[in-house]
Amino acid sequence: QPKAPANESPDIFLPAYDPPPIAFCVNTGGSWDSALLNIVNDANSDSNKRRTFYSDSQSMVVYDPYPKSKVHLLMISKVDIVGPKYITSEHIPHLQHNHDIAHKIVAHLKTQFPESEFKIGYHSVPSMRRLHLHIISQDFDSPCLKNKKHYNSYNTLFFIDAENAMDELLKNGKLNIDNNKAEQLLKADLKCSKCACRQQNMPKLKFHISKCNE
DNA sequence: GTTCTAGAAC
DNA sequence: GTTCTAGAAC
Repeated sequence: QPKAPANESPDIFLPAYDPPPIAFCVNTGGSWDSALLNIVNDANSDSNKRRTFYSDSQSMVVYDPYPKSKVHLLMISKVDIVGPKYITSEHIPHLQHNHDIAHKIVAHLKTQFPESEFKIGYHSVPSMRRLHLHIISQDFDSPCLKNKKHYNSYNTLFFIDAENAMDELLKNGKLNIDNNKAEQLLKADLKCSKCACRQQNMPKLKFHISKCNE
């Protein structure tokens, strides 16, 4: 009977992707930028249990309450890290754990969504406190995807792929984040993620993507 | 992060 | 006149 290599983590149980109604996802109390903190600090409330996709001692994965694609999960660190700017080399094992779990989740999602491609990564300047990793399909077919900032935050270098984050962290001991550069990236011209053609505005982009994805 | 809406862009 | 963006929110 073959044994798994020692460095390979065991299989984990993952449910079908089945997001709860929006009402379950609305946060109460605190300011909006603390919404993710509220989730990890009250992980066992009924509404938070319902929106949890996966949980372990280091992190929890929840359905994004305003998904920007058909499939969109957030992996929230239980470790007290405000965001990418605050990651240090001390956090490398934690991030490796998260990235490993995220890849397993993507492999699992691909069985339910065989047509979908997925990305795993961080927003370089996130709006909400507490480090969170996006696991998102690449269709951008969602009524919650409304403006240029939404789209560009996943389709420019504002989005830091997990692998790239880890490479930079191993090399430099931190992520180099330029707030001004990040702000400019969000204002960049709209380009289709599939064919790279330019689109004049969001309605036109969304229409184009719906055709380009077929 | 979202909602709302004034006024820019068409 | 209508569509669309972008800034305030106490």
